[in-house]
Amino acid sequence: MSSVRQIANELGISVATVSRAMNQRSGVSEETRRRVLELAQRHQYKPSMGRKPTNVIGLVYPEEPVKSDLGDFEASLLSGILRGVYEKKHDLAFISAARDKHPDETYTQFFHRKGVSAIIMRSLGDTSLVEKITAEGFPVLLVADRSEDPAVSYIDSISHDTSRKAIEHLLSLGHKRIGLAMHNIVDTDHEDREAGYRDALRSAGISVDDSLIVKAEANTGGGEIMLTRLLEHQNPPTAIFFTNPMSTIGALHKCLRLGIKVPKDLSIVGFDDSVTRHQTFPRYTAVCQDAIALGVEAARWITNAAQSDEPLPIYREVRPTTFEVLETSSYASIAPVRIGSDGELIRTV
Amino acid sequence: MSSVRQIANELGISVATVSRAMNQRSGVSEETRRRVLELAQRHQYKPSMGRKPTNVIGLVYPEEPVKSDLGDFEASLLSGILRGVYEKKHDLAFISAARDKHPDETYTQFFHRKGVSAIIMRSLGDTSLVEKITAEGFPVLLVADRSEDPAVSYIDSISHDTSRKAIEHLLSLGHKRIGLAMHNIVDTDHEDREAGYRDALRSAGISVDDSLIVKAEANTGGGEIMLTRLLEHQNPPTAIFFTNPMSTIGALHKCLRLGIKVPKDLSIVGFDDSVTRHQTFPRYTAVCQDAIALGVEAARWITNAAQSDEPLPIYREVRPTTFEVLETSSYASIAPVRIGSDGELIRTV
DNA sequence: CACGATAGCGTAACTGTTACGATGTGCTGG
DNA sequence: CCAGCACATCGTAACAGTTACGCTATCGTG
Repeated sequence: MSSVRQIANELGISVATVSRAMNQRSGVSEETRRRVLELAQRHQYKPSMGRKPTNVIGLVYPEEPVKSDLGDFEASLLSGILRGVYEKKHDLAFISAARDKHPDETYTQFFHRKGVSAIIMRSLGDTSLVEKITAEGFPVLLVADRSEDPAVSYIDSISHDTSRKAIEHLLSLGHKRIGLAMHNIVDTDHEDREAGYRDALRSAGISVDDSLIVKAEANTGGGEIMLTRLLEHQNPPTAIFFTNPMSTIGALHKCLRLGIKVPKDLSIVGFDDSVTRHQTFPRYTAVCQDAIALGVEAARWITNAAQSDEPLPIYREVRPTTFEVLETSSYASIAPVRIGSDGELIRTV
Repeated sequence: MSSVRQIANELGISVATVSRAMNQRSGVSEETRRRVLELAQRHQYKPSMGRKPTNVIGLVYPEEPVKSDLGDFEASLLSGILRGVYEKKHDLAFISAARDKHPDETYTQFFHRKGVSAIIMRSLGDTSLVEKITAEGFPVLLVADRSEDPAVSYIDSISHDTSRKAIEHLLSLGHKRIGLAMHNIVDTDHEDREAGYRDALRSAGISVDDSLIVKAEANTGGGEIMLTRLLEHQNPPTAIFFTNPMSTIGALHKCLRLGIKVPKDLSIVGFDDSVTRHQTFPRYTAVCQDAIALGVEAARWITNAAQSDEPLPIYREVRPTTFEVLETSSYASIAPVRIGSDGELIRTV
């Protein structure tokens, strides 16, 4: 309905200028570029490249394209997305939002320029970008996070109830002092888990001791640090809930190294995105989300959204997590261990 | 140099028919389609879509797009590839070679149709596909494998010398019977490691006992199986070399479970693609390759190849691996452990 | 034999991009 | 003050590939 020539006519300029403005090429004044992009936005302009429709879904990370290494969750999620996308005969392209988007062009224009017809968006804590893109009307699905904005479609796991169940499981085993070891970057997932933790304690009539809540990076080093910090407490916990797989691994590792028997001396409940909980010693009790399934579902919806002509209704799916008891949770120790000032193990009596 | 209209003229047909034949659309006879595709191949036809050059690199897996889950190696490799590709202002798209390639079209035409200007190829054992694509003249780089075909460009890690060094390390600690636990899918990497193993033993005057070489899947389950099988041997090894990170983890896990002290009862040398060796208990001695760096280098070369007009010279880089001694290798046990017929631990005397 | 359905193909109109030239503006040296 | 040059900005026209529509031939079927 809107073509380069139509925009050119309407503005009284040539198609060449319009094309140059669209593609961030030189040879066009800032003034005309702004007018072109503005009108293109009003017309919901969408390049149709000959006529051929493109079948590519974009996968967008907000800031840094990828950090030093894809974590377990990202890898599993990606694996699921790929499966879902292939199933629908689409392809997947990584798009770096921060890298080469021109300030004047809208996100819609940017994605069209990149040749993707819809995107899956990963928000690492900050959902403002996905809200902006949604407002433009470009098909986008937020995955593994939620947004307050009622226009944003998302698919997420909810770990509130399951986290609560995990804490109740520990309470039923006699634990009174339960530590919480979290990621220092706050997204709705981690808020969920903290809320579940607090709710379970409150319902059991136990007041939350904030000195038992620690935060660090979501990797093995962070797990070790958090375990150490909690066990250096004068009145240490007899159980700890780690809200991230990598920190769970780090903590288990540290326990083996220090000679802390899990679960005899200390109970641990972790978090798992795939099957990591079966690959440690001991196999750890965990709140589990299926990152692969999350990716598959996300891909299925976004491919439908990409193919459909009119925008799909808002989609919001919150998938349940599961709680699996394995070998790291048992009765509360009557002689809790703690770590002394020079790193040695102390068994309180 | 060659356009749709030129091909149409040469064959005495219309451009519409040529376009239809190229894009696997209906309305053209098999006969003419074959003639069009054949001529396009002879002319090295390359669609230029307006004029705009595309800046997308394809990442191609041969058969199954991705298995159930990306392994540690794939995730690290991908992470590196993304970094390198972004650095060169390109994007990355996943392409499924098996899915929707028409039998008659060449791979070159297929990739052009997908809008990628060059590809990075992952061969899971079978290099015939990359050889075919190379023969067509399409820019392709094989990553993490090698090919006999002298025309194929590749980047790989070589683990022969380092594997040999690992075995020599074990020999120097007094080990005489050393097991080898391999992946059951044979690629050049695993051949490398086996060759290093054999060479080290031969040089030390020890004949290779084929009953000490076992194979299984490259996951934690496979590691457990291989460990069990080797320790059920009447004359069990005192050390084992695992050629894959996941199977190393599985074996370490199994040892903890069975009560086998590593390295006191059994020495283990593993393999690592990233930093996994630091995330186990004990931290394992390993032959290490840097999968991220491999990906970065691969992406740098292929982006250059994609931008250049004439084909680049054959590129072959073989990156060294490193050997890092951590905590799972020590002197040979004088009382080797083995597993009895009903799964119990036996300490030979 | 008339009729309809279908496969195969061409014409022409459409999409977006870019090489080349035209125009204007500002600056510089004489 | 003016010729001349450099540069920015933009239009013309030719190019790229795709597809809606219509034509023709063939095949079946009543």
